[in-house]
Amino acid sequence: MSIIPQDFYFEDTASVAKSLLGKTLHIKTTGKEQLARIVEVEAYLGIKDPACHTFGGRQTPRVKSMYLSGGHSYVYLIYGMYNCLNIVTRTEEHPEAILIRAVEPLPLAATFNKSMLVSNGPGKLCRHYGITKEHDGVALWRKNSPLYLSDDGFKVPKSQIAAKPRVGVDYAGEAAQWPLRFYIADNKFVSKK
DNA sequence: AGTGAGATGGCCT
DNA sequence: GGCCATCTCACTA
Repeated sequence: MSIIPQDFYFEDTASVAKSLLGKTLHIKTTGKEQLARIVEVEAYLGIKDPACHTFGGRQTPRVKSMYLSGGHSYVYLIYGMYNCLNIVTRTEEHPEAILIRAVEPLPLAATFNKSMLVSNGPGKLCRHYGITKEHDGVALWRKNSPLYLSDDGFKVPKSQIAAKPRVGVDYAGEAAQWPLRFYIADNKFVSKK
């Protein structure tokens, strides 16, 4: 179980997104530390991506964290009631990020039942783990942060990584078709569609 | 199974 | 004022 260093997040965003699959998220928002494996993500490619909050270089209060260096969190409120957790990538000049769409709670139970589906969606996982704007702009490579990531050696074969269009970005024109949603094929905790 | 609408509020034009 | 990187429940059949 090794913590993921900040420079992991400096590479190109789609590559980092794929590499994040299988990594472990540590959540200490509610006192006790909880673990979850990342199983679904989406890449948002900054200034040139019409689906991204920083499209065209927008610099608004909400997206301030996206202009931090890679490895920080970006948490925002959507639809007035759900928070979404992102991981910022690259540098201050490239405000790009990766949305965490679904995680698998750890340790994995021996038998599966549907009541375990508390984190199969970006809003659901934040609600379940108590992730809010309070956790916006956090350093995800530091063990004393309320959120951080580690690698426990879990491997996801390339052949098991699905790449599909992103969810809920139909307004983005052609970019809505870009295959920037990545997930572990056949994983039970991936969000619907 | 599949569709549709409501909740609910910050953010942006 | 309109739009959301969503989720859930009610309704149809």
